[in-house]
Amino acid sequence: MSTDTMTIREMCDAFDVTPRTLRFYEAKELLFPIRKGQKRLFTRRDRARLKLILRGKRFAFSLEEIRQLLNLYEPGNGQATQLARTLELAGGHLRDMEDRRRELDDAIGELRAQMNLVTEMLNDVSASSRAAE
Amino acid sequence: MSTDTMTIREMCDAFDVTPRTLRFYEAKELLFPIRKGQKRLFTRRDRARLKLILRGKRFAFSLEEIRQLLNLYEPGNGQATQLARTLELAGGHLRDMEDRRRELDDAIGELRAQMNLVTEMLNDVSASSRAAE
DNA sequence: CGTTCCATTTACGTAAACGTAAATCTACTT
DNA sequence: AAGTAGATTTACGTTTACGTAAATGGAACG
Repeated sequence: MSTDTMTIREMCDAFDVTPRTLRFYEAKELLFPIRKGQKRLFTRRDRARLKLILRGKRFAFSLEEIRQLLNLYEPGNGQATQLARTLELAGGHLRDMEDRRRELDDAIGELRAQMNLVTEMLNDVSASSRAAE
Repeated sequence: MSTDTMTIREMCDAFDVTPRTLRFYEAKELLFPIRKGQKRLFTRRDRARLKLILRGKRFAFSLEEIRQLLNLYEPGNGQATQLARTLELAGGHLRDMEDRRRELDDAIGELRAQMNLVTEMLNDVSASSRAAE
C-alpha cells in the first residue's frame, strides 16, 4: 500500500493552499502533522481536518471557531458529561448551519428572480430595437 | 406616512452594527445615505443593500466582492450589452451559491451522522455504568 | 447662554490570516 | 566536495474590516 502520508508540497497541490498556510494551521493547532526528521508528514486525519477547515472558511467561520468545531468530529472517548457537552455544541452548530441553509435558499431565490427581471429587460430592449428598424 | 429614512442610530439598532461600520461601508461605496445638513439619512435602498451586505459576509464574501454583487440587484437601465454582462455575472454568482448549498447540505449530513455516533457512544457509556452497579 | 447629547471627521490602533524575505538545514546530484 | 533544490525557522510586512480616541459641530433643553 502507498505511503498514507503526504508531504507539504503534495498537500499544497491537493488542496490548493500554500506551505505557509499549512504551517500556520499547525501553529494554531488545527493540524498535527508528524515529523520525519525535520520535515512534516500529513496524515489522513490531517487531510480530513484540512477539508473541514477550508469548508468552514467558505462559511465565514474564524479559525478559532473551526478549531473548536473540529473536536466535534473527534470526540475522543471521553466522559459521559464530556460527550454530552459535545452533543450540545454540535446541536448548536447544526442549528446554525440550518439557519444558513435557509438564508442561502432565500438568496438563491432572490437572485433567480432578479435574473428573470433582467432577462425581461433585455428582451424588451431588443424587441424595441427591432421595432425601430 | 412615516419618514422612510433612518438615522444612523436607528440603523445600528435595526441591523446590530456600529456607526463606524455604516460610515465604513459608505466610504467603500456600498451605501449611499443622503445628507440632511451634516447628518446621514439612510434610505430604503440603503437598508436593502445593508441586508445583502450582511448576508454576503456570513458567506465569506469580501466587501469588494459584495460591492460588485450589489450591482446585480440594481441593473440601472443600461445598454443591452451591459444587461447581458450583468446576467452573465449573476449566472456565475448563482452557480457559486448553488455549489455552496450542496457543500452546506453535505456538512449538515456529516454533522448529523457524527451526532448519531456520539449519541450511541453516550448510550453505551451509561449502559455499562448501569451494568457495573 | 451654558450644558448635554449625538453625529461627524480625522487619524492612529488592532485582530485575523496569512505573505514574504533571509538564513539555516538536509538531501541529493554532479 | 560543491552545487542546488526543497523544507524549515524566524521575523517583519500586508490586507481586510473595522475599533477607538480626540477634536469639532450643531441642536435641543433648562
